[in-house]
Amino acid sequence: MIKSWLKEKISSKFPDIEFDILTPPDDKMGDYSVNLAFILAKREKTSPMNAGKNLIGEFSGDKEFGKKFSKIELVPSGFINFYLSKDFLKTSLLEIVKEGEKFGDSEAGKGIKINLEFVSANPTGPLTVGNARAASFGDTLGNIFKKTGHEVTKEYYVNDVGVQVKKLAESVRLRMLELKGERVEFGEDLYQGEYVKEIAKEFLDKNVAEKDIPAQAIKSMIARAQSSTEKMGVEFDEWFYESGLHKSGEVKQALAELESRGSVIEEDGAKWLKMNDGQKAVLVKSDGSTTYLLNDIAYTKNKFERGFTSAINVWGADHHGDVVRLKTGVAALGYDPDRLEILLHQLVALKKGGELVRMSKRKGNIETLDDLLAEVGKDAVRFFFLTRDLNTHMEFDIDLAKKQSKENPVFYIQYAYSRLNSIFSRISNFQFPVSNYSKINLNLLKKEEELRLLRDLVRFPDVVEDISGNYQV
RNA sequence: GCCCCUGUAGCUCAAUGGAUAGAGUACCUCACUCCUAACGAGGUGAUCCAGGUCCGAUUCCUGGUGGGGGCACCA
Repeated sequence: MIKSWLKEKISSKFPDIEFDILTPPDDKMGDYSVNLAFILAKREKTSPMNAGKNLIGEFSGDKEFGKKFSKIELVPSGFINFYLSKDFLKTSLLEIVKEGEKFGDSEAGKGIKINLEFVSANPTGPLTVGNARAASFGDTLGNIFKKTGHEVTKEYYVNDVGVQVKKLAESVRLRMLELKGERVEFGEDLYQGEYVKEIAKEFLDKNVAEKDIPAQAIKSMIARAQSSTEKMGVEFDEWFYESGLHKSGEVKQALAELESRGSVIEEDGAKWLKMNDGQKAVLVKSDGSTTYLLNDIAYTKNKFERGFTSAINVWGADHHGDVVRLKTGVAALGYDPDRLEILLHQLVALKKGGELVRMSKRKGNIETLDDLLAEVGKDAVRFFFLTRDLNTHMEFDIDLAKKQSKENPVFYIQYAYSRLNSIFSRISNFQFPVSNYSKINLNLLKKEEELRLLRDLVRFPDVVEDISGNYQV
């Protein structure tokens, strides 16, 4: 939080100037850096070094700066670097230990209510490796928001309405008949996976009546999704059912509102949303059924009506075409479309035995989240996804993730952790946390490595706060 | 044809418009046999191409080119 403190402090001295607080590329260049001199130089038509000279005088004389920094320096070509003092670093350690897990908490997001929706896979098949990426990202971003004082709800949207649900029910029904020994035509457009047979068997054992199959099948799929995400250490605050939006009339209401605002045109017996570029997108098909788009517009409206200041959706890149349509619909209802943020993650390719594995739902060789977890474990799964930007078209190398060697960064980290614990276990009378802080001799901390660790620790709250704004988990 | 993402070291990835483009791994050299050698020190090695904006471009803009994905009465 030193970063935001520094920003505020300098802003109060130069209220009308835009500048950045940067992290220098090297420890030798200090802990924080400001590019103020570059901006002033332009305004005053002088060189950055000249502009910087006056700033140094101003900063060095400041008592509050003196408490934290041992050195404030102007370097070519015009950066001003701030060096945290060793005393400050050492005493910070006491604070950090006292705060424990609360260290890094802030109120940066106070009063901001966020609906964070992720995974939201169709309940017609098992969660996939791609869903695992969304799960890792969404869960961690949610944790970050909690630390920064945002009020966040992690939500999973269940598409329990539509043709795909009917297909699932039909698939289960046919497999049940098959298990009873009947000959059935199992169409290619039905769900081929083994899980359908498992559910069919379960339903036969429980004597599920034919009319209950659709609802029970959804229930069963959701239970599977819940179990998979839990195995990954991900817990959702809310499982939101699309059917609720239909029952409450919210979908119809959203449509009526769009119509009254003049955003809907009727053509060929269907209703379309007017797009800004002159295009149109279907809201209600000519058979009277509503599209995914209209349902999603109603769903987003519902989120805002629940009091969320913003809605963040994590989607797979294959849905990128829907982004503009949904935003257009939300804007047509009178909401600021920027309150809806859609983060796209690129798709995941699996690498096994040095070769890319092509996944196909129909062939039934989808790599499921459960398989992945069973093979490599949740720590490795989460680590691999989080260490890559959402925009990378990543390859998940299963063999590498399982490898117990230093080539595998996850294993490396776990090994280091294990070594540390083994060192602690050799210390006699080792107590942690320490009960009496006054007995701690901070002067023992003087090695370069120790100070570097302290710097990283002190920066941690800054990192957390930055992520809550840029989502770079 | 149009839209989104992307091209950085042999490989997998970093770099909020900032400083000498960083890590890990692989590879090379050296050292090391009492806290786990799954170790230590050092080194080789990269921004797809061509323009442009800027004090400053891996980052922004334009054009090209390679790769992934999507294109609407489909979810």
